[in-house]
Amino acid sequence: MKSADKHSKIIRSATKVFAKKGFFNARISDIAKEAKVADGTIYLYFNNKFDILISVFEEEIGNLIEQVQKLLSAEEDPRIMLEIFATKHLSVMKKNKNLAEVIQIELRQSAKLIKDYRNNKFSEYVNIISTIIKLGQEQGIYRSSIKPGIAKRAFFGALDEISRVWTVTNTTKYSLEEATNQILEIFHCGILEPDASLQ
Amino acid sequence: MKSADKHSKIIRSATKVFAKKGFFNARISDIAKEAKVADGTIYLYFNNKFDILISVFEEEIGNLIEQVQKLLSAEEDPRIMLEIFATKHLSVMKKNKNLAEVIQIELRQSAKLIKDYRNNKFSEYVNIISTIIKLGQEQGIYRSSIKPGIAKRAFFGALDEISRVWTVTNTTKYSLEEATNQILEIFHCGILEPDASLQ
Amino acid sequence: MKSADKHSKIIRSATKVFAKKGFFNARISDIAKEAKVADGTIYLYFNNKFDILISVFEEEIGNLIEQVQKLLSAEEDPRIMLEIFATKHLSVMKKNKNLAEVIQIELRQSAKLIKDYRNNKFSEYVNIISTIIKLGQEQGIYRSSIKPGIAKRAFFGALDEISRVWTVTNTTKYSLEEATNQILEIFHCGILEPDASLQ
Amino acid sequence: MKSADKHSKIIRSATKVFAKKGFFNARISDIAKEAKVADGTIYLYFNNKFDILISVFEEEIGNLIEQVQKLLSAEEDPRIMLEIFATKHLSVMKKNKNLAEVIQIELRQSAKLIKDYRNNKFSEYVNIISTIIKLGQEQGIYRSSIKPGIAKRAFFGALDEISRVWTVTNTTKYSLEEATNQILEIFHCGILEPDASLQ
DNA sequence: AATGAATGAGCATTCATTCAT
DNA sequence: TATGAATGAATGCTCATTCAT
Repeated sequence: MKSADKHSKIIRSATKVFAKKGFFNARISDIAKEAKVADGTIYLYFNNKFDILISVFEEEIGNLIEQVQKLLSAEEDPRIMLEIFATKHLSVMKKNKNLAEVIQIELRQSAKLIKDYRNNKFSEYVNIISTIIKLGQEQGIYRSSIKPGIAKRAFFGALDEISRVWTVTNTTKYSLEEATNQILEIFHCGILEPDASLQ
Repeated sequence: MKSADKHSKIIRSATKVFAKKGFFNARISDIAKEAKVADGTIYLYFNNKFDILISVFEEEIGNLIEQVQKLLSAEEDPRIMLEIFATKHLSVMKKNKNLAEVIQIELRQSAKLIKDYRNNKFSEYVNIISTIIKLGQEQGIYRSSIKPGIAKRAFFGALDEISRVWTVTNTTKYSLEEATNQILEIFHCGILEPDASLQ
Repeated sequence: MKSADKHSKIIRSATKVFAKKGFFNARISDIAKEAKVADGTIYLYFNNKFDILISVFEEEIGNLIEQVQKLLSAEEDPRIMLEIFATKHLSVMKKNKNLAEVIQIELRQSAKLIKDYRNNKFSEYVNIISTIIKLGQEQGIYRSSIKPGIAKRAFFGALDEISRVWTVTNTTKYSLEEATNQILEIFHCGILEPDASLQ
Repeated sequence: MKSADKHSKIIRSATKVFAKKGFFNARISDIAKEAKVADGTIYLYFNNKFDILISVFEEEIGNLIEQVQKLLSAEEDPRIMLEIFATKHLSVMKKNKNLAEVIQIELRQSAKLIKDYRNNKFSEYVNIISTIIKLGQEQGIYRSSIKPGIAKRAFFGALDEISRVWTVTNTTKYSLEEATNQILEIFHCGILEPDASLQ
């Protein structure tokens, strides 16, 4: 019986190794050693190195989607939902640096690495944002002139770039709350000084 | 001068090849063939494969900075400057897909690829945004509560994610102008409906 | 007995798999699947992969020897005995392509594959030919100038090459009878035109 | 300039190594070491391991054909031509044991090893025999009832089996001349005692 | 006896880099 | 300067064999 245990143990080890070395510099033997199994055992659970990477995406992002959806299900106000999304995303990326690196770096190459791999889980995740924005538009809270398809990318891109710097520099110039608040302030209110009478 | 010619010819060829295949799948012989020189000739101009990648970054982003700075030098209104930056960035990324891919994908890995490589040119480029925001704050146009260091990442991240989708999907669901306008509307005015009396 | 059953079931499966893929490309798991047993079960009956191959030889050629000897036992005329041998050999090789391939191809490598393996059963089989020839010489039917040791190889080599082409090409340009008759005509009468007055 | 020298040096080394270990047990590094080149150098001259084997066949059998054709070109009597063929074949196989083994063993597997490889050179070589037989039939020397297509296989098979035993046993029970004479006697005159009045 | 998950040694092939010309 | 043939270290993956159950 191939155990589900071992499967996810390998996934977790692979996430760690991919994060540390990057997909191309990661060796199957590194992952095997990290997971404390033999090299060959990896191939009882995965077809090849690419398959491991895809599985990492699917499983880790799948978990993330599940968690976020659960948090959002209790909420109705899109402003708070957006806050929840931002807080959850940034906190997970801050806590799980390995996952953060894999998403920020390896996921980006995945299309080039793996022919015909359409990253559906990832799309699903980002689409949570546009769903929230559409909801806000229906409720009259968000401007109807905003295109959810563009805004979702802008919002995700902003979060992604913030968290990317955390993984790269290892320094935390700004706290999690500060970053979340700033992003929400920008997206909700813009950066223009509302009262200022400009020249 | 002959030498400088060949140097930049190799850089251009490398940009093309890295964009098409990614750094790891790019072969020195691919670059050499593209540049119409012998494999060994590459090593008269660069120390190794990593060195070529770094040079691609430095040269291509250096050009970009130069162009953007030139456009901005005639302008004083930070709102228009931000528009110029967004328009220039997106139009270059749309026109020069090779450069776009290299910046979006390979640049991200560079820290992992190359020990001790701090991407100064790239920081310099993104810092143009925070400089504009600070200028706006000094002029009382932008809120003082906005942290330029966070806002620059949010703004760049938004642009980057928009242009990333262009390179990945090869489809242009939204036009350049539309994307630029939406990004500016979001960053300047936010996404909240200002007049709506919310429950 | 259960055990013997499974033993020969594995032998038969191995013959099939070796014929189809060749010894080196045959996988233990292929043989196990064909025999409908677990991989590990194979090792309860055989020491290793080579041992399976040797057993295939011994068992299959053993059967062949038994059958041929039985057919020959009723006969006394060496000319008819040679005909029986040729007919039997070619018909078995034609019917049982798996066995044919294993004998023609894998058996040839066996000496190189398996140190110290002397293929006694095979020698025994080919020696049937020389025994018939000696008998013919004793009876004055065959020339005494013919060396049985050489003639047996010539006769077997001729049959082997004929049947080899059947397995390789899958076409039957010549029928079984035609081939048998020609071989016997050549060996018995030679290819010279007896009456022709040559220049 | 990739030298033709190195190409044939690798061919010769490969012949040696394939003969000694067999195709599957031969390592690329064995061939490289034998040829005194680096492993990678092999791949400047050949596409893969199979390609080396095919090249060995083509080159070595090509040489053989050339030599045999040259010897035969001066001759018109098919009986002598057949003798020349037999003598040449057996003497080459006796002298060049490596080539002999490769032809007798590896060539046999080639169809199974290499998809779509039709061994044209080998066919060409064996067809020399049928050409001689047809010539003899036209001259009225050989029986018209003999099918050259079958006789060529019988003749080649006989020679092949004789020489195979030389390579396997390393003993020379029969001399080259004796073997040649016996084969020719069998094929020309058959093995029947012509004068004997049989019961 | 039977199973099949786990093992880990083993190898073809690639490709960045060198260096004789 | 320029070439490109030669190098050889490095690694994903396979599969015969083992052994706990």
